[in-house]
Amino acid sequence: MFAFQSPQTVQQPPPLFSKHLECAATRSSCRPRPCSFCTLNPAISTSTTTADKNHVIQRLCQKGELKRALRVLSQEPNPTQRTYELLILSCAHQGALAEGLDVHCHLSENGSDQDPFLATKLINMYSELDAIENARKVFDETRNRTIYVWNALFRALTLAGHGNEVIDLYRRMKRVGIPSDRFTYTFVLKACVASEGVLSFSQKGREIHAHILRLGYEGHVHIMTTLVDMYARFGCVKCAGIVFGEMSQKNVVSWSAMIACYAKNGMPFEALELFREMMLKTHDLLPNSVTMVSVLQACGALAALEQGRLIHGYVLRRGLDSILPVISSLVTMYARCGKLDRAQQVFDKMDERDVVSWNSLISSYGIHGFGEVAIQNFNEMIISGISPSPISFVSVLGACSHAGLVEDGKMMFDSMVREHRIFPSVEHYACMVDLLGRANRLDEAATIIEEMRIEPGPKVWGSLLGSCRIHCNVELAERASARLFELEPTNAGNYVLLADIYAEAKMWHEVRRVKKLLEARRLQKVPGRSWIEVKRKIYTFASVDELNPQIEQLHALLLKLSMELKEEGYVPQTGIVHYDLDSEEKERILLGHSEKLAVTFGLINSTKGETIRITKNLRLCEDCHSLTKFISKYTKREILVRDVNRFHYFKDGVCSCRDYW
DNA sequence: ATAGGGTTAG
Repeated sequence: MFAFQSPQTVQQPPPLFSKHLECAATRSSCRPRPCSFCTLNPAISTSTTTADKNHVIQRLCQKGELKRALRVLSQEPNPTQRTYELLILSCAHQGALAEGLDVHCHLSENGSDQDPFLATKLINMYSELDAIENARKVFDETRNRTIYVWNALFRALTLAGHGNEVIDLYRRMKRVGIPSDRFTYTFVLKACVASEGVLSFSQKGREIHAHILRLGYEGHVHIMTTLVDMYARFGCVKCAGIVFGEMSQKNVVSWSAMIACYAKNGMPFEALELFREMMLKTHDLLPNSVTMVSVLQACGALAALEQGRLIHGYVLRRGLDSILPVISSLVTMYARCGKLDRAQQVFDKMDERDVVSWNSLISSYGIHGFGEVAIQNFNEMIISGISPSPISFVSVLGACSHAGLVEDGKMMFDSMVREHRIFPSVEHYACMVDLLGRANRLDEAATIIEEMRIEPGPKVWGSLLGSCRIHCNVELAERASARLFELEPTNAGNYVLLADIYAEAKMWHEVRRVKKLLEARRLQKVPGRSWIEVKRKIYTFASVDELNPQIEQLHALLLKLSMELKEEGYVPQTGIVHYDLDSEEKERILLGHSEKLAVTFGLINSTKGETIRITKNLRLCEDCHSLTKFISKYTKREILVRDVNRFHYFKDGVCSCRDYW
C-alpha cells in the first residue's frame, strides 16, 4: 500500500484500481453525485482486498461516517497507520468514546499499539474525549516514548487540570535524560498555571523559566508569550512586563497577552496605554479580536465611556463586530460604563448568541439593580435553547442579591443541581451568602456555609463578613474574620472591614487592636480612589490628593454644599469613621472621601444637564451615598456612581439601589 | 519522514 503513496497523493487517496480511477478522473462530476465506490455501501464484499478496505475506511472517516467505517474495520485484518490515524481523529472529532475504545482495542490486538505515532494520536483523542485516565494508560503502556508521546501527555494532563502531575512528570523526564523540545515548554508553562499550591509560582514557574533560558529559547516567540501569560495568571505583572520587555520578537499575540495581563490584574490604565503604544509603534501588526476584547475590558473597568465608544468605532472599521467574544465584551463595556440601554442595543443586534453573550446581558442588568429583568433574560436564554453555564448562575444570583430578591435567588440556586446538573462552586455559595446576608438573614447565611459540601474559600467568608458590616453583627464578624485571617493573612481589606464593624459598634479598643495587627503585618489598606471621565480624559481622586490643581476649589465647594445640605436634612454619617474623634473632625475626614471630590469635580467641569459618571474602586460608603442623594436633588443633576459591586443612579434625591447595597 | 504549541468574552 505504501508503495503507491507518493507525497502528492497523500491528501487524495491513491487510485488503486480502474473503477476508482474513473472516479478520480471525473472528480468534478463526482462531487454532486458521488460514484458508488466513494459512498461505498455496506455491501462491501469479502472479496475486496486489504488495500481497498483501507481506502474505504479512510474515505468514510473523512466524510464523518464513523459507524460505517467501524463496520468495515471489523472485517479488516490489517489496517495501515494512516487508516488508524483517521479513525482515531474521527472518534475524537465526533466525541465518540465508545468507538474510540473499539479502535484502540483493534489496534492493540493488531500489535500496532506500540507505534509511538499512534500512541500520540490516542492520547490526544482521549484528551479530547475527557478520558484522561485512558490517556495516561496509553502513555504507561507505550515502551518507545518519543518526545511526541511525552508532549501529548503533558498537553492532555494540563487541559484536564492536572498541572502538578505535569511538573512531576517533566522533572522525571529530565532525570531520565530525555531531551525536551520547544513544544514541551508551552505545555509545561501552562501546567504551572494549572498546578496548585502557594509555591507553584515561585518554585515551578521560575524553575521552568530558568530551563528555558538555559536551553536558549529566549528568542522563541511562542514560548516567551506563554511565559508572559504564565506570569500574568500568577498575578505577577512585573515579571510579565520584564519578559515582555526583553522579547526580541513580538507579534500580535505577545502584545495581546501583555494587554490582557494588565486588564486582568486591575491595571486598566496600563492596558489602554500599551494598546496605544502598540498602535503607534508597530506598523506591521494589527490588533485582532482577542486584543480588542482585553482593550474593551479595560474601558469597562475604568467606566471610560468615551474611550469605549472610540474603540467600538475602531472595532466596526476593522470589521471585528461580528465576532461573538467581541460583541459580548461590548455589551459588558457599555453596561459597566453605565449605558445599559446601549448594552441592550448591541445585544439586540447580534444575529447569533451564545451563553456568554447572554451572561453578559444578565450581569449587566444585575449590576444596575434590575433583578427581575435579569431573571427574565435568564429564562429567555433557556427558551432560546441555550443551557446555562456555571457563570450564568453567578450572574443571575448576583442580580438577585443586588435587588434583594431572596426567594427567587433561593429557587435559582435549587434549580441549579436539580434541573441543570450544575454543582455549585465556591463562587455560587458566595453569592448565596451575600444574598441572604444582605437581606439580614445572617443565620441562614451561616447555615449555608456550615452545610457546604466543598471547602468554603475566602470568597464565601468574605461575603459573610461584608454582610456583618451592613448589619453590625460583631459576633459573627469575629468568626468570619478569624477564618479569613487564616486563609488570606495578607488581604488588608478583611482587617479594615472588621475594624469598620468595631468602629460602628464604638468598640474603640478593638479597633486599635485590629489596626495594630495590620501594622504588625505591614499591610496597607487599599486606598479609596474614584475617577471621572471628562472630555475623554480620565481624572482620578484619592482622599489625600493634593495634586489636583483644583483641589482647593473642590474642598471649598464641598464644604459649602455640605453646610447648605445639612439644613435640608443631610446628616453626616460619622459612625463609620475609625477614630475616636470629635464629630467635627470626623465630618472633615468624611468630606475628604474621593468620590465626593469626584462628584464635586463633575459639578464644576461638566455641562449642566449632563449625567455625572463616577467610578470607585471600593464599596460606596454610607455618608457619600447619603450626601450624593442630597446633591442630586438640590443641584438637579443625575449622578451615576459605579462602585466595586454595582451601580448607584442618583436622581431627585433617591438612589436606584433603594438604599439596599 | 509523519504529528503539535502562544493571546479571547461572563
